[in-house]
Amino acid sequence: MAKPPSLQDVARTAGLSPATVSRYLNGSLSLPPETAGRIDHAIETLNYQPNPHARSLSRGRSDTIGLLVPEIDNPFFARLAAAVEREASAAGLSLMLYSSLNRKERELHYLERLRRNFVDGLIFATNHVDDGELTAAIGRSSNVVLVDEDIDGVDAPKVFSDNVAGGRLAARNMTSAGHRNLAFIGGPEGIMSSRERLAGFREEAAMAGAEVTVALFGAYSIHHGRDALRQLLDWHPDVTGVFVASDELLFGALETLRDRKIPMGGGLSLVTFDDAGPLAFLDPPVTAIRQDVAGLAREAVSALRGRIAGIEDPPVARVPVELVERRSVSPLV
Amino acid sequence: MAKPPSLQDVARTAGLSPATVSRYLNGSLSLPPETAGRIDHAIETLNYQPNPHARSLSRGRSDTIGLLVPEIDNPFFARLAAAVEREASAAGLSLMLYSSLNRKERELHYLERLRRNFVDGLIFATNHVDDGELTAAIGRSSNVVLVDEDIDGVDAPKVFSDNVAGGRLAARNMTSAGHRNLAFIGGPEGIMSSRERLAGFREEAAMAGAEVTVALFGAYSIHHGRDALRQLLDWHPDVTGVFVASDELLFGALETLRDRKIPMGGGLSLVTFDDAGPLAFLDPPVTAIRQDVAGLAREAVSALRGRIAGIEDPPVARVPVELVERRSVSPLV
DNA sequence: GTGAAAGCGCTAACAC
DNA sequence: GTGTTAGCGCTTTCAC
Repeated sequence: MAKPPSLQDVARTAGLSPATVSRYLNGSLSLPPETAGRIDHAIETLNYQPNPHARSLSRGRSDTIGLLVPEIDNPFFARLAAAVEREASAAGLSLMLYSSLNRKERELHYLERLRRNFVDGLIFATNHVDDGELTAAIGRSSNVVLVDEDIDGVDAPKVFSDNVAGGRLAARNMTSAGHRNLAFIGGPEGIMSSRERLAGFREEAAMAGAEVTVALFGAYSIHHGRDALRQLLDWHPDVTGVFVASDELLFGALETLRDRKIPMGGGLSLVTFDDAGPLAFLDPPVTAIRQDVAGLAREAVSALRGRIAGIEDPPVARVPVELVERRSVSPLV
Repeated sequence: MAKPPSLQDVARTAGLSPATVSRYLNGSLSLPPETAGRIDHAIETLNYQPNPHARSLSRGRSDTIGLLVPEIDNPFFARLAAAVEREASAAGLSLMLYSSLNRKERELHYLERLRRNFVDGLIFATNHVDDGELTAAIGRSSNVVLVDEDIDGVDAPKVFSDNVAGGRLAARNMTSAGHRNLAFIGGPEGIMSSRERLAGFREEAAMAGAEVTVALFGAYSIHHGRDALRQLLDWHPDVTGVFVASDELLFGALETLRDRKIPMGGGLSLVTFDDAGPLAFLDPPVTAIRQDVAGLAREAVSALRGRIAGIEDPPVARVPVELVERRSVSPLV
């Protein structure tokens, strides 16, 4: 591997100074066609590519942003990563992918990279409750945007799904099918998404004269989904419709249904949240509140770019969700 | 935001030269405890963090590797990304995530970044047939490792699942349940994974006196899965077991089964490949050949690190696959 | 319109 | 053990 050509080399073979070539390349200069041609030609023949590290060092930024998620192999975050990469790439930014495994030390670690300009900004998704340390660390960094889940007290642009509206849509779908005795299986109690999804669900249910009898909080996990539904069936056998606050929870719930030989839909009506998994292929296909992951990514990248450019964005963007009606809610006769 | 402290600052407040501090930080030096203490203290009080770009520029490498996949929001690649990130992070490497959308220009683009030392190495997954341009580009770069799918003629370390063994496992599972008339629904015909999975399937079937009557190639897509199974049912109604070469294809096939009201298992026995989706939650749960994604990632990162360090690895690593038996294959009586 | 020169923050000879 | 010096390859004043 020969040493790659530098700007110097290009300048030399074009008979110009590095400075001129640099400016030309960065568009901060319009050269006479003849000169420009010489440069282009030199670049071509040398097969020149700028060295991004030198560039970053010199400019103090890297045109690279980071995305920090709890775990990439969770269909929702996988889709988020894909969408963020797409947006970033379209904006000329590269994406560093970090996974925190929901552990605070790792989150703090990655915030440090931001502080050192390793990345120009960080899109931050977490879903555990914070004891304040994270809030403080984020406070110290500018150029962070929170996505998907809030952290109390953080002063940064935030991009969330409209969870309340999602809860409402779920409730409306069930109540209009005649369900009156409803339940909610959610994520951690302290967390925004759980709270808001339940709030919307409850409000809208009440408006239709229905009631949310039980709310079971826990981890956003298959495990909790399974156990919560078991508990629900044991203790509240008269519930006919349940709103499950994530795909993970749904899969757990499905296990319980299968164990008890209760058919989804006919036996118990279900609506889930996320719609990141292959819900259309389940039997019956599962009605879901679909998060607009592309929209979240778009807003998040745009907010981050604004932040990097020093523009003040509106503090919180809410991205609409959508009801995808399939066949897991049966009319109650 | 005040300007962050530099190595210079640390050196100054510790009463040393930058060089000494640098060496100390890089472990290429053991200092008398007193001196070391002064440095540590200075770092502490200044809250110093090294600037990675300066470091990269100076050292000519960035301790960052790239992962290029067709699409991140495909459960298999999402899991691969997660596992690669984990391995990289454990080895002190950061991960840049690129998605090619299976488009050659994008793949070439990212190879350029490698050439320019933006990343020290690249783990490359693609699944389209190459016209030679890619082969050439990869040939020009060292520090590429191919994962998951081969590109003909590329000279680079390669890490693949043991597709042939996977095909065999699928065949054995079906033949021992009594199936004799089998079919294969695969990905693109020209591609290694398709070829090998079919080859193993066919060989092992033959050994049990069964026959693979049909092999339907196409994209690794839901669409192809759906259409292929339709075609299969129309033209070869006597087939009783089909081996579907990816989860995507499976989901397509499930659509067709549902349309035709054919129960999976009882009506038609199915085995799939990948096991990256929530197959355990389908009804019935689907038997699959499971790729060891963590193993693929481990081998790939290790091969890449070896390559970066100038060590010659064995050219091709094969990662074992595993049969996960569920209930989509019924005994044929 | 173009060039010279001084950095960006770090590492790596080479000295002592 | 520690300091001096010279880059790494680019951008960016400041001149002309």
